[in-house]
Amino acid sequence: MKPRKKQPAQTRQAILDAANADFSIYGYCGTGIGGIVIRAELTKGALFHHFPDKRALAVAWVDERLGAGIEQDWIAPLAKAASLDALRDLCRLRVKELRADDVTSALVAVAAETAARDELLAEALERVFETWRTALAGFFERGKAASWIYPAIHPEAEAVMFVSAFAGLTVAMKTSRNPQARQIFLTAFEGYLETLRAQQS
Amino acid sequence: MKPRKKQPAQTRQAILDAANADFSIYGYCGTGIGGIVIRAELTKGALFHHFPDKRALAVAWVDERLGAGIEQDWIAPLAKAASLDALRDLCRLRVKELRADDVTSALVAVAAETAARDELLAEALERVFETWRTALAGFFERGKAASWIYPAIHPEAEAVMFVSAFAGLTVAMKTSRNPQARQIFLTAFEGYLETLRAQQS
DNA sequence: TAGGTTTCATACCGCTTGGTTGGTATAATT
DNA sequence: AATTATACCAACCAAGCGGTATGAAACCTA
Repeated sequence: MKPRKKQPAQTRQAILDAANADFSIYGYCGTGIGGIVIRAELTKGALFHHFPDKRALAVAWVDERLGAGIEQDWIAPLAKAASLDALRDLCRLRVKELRADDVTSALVAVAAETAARDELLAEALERVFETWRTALAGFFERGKAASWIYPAIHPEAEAVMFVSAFAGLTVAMKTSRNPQARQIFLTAFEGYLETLRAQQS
Repeated sequence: MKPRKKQPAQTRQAILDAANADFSIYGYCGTGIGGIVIRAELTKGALFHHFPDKRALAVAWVDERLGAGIEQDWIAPLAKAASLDALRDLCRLRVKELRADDVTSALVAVAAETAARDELLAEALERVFETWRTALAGFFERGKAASWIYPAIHPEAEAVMFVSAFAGLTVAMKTSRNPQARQIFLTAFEGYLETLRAQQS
């Protein structure tokens, strides 16, 4: 059997690639179908063949790209991390690599923009947030068991707090015109992380 | 001097009222001029007489409404607060009253959406964030001096952390479909606040 | 009360938006 | 080999967008 000129899945991925670039930077409303198909070097016909409408494309993007991004950026590293220092190093890396089109930043930005009015999108975004929180809660749980996390913390609540804080950090850092913002925000966040450390006795 | 039928400032305020409602819920891109003038029961002629373009309207909204809202919701109460319990009560109130069109929520949502590409808007938003942080830093400073805040904290850094955390909280809470989300997020946040408390000796 | 300015409404403009239509080339099926 | 289904393109569409041009009341000044 001769190979196709193009696997249909390839086109779909190309659309999601282009959508990822635009949604991440310009948000849901700020992104146009026209821009996506130009970036993907395709046409609207192709796009609407793979996705019924813009919203469905956005949901697919959240599920497949944002979900995978959080998995790669947070969940996989967390699974390997076995100390508070490892979490701190991960946070440093994530802050260091934080860009306008970063997955974490995109997740927060689109959530802030659409959650209030688009139920489907909100549910998809919530799934991503939830996996992120679950991974963190597991990490904190392990830390409690191994005594490198302050024993009085509640893993689920702390995961909620961590995600909120980091999400807010990405937003607040974006508005800041201060070139040292990155360091300032990171320092503030590391101060919070230290409150999770098990006391040396 | 007989009063006018309408004070010109009244119309301006009516436009800002309508803009506030739409920007808060739908964000910058998601809000149309047409919707604003309908809500304000006015016309585009009136709007473009008072504001040169949509961006200028948004900047005025950030400066005059979001700024005033943060002043009223956070800065004024913080000025009167003289204990960590007072801050905790304020946070409880803010979380309790958190709605889709809340000022804090709107500030975060528009910041997340536009900060990356609109310099003017980002600067206006940053001014609001900065006043919020400054008020918090002052509060922490006072708490250190009066010994009801953990003495080792750095007020400015802690203000950064607090604002980030609360901002992220408003976003993450919006996506959550859990009816208990409000309580869960509040509990998590209160856990953080307790880390700021001066140790009883 | 005349003249000029401010404040708005009406009507319109070009452009972009999300989405559709009809058709075609290719692949899978029979 | 004929037929059907898939994958895609080019052209098009109504609606909505941000913004403008024009004009008319209402107001202030003299």
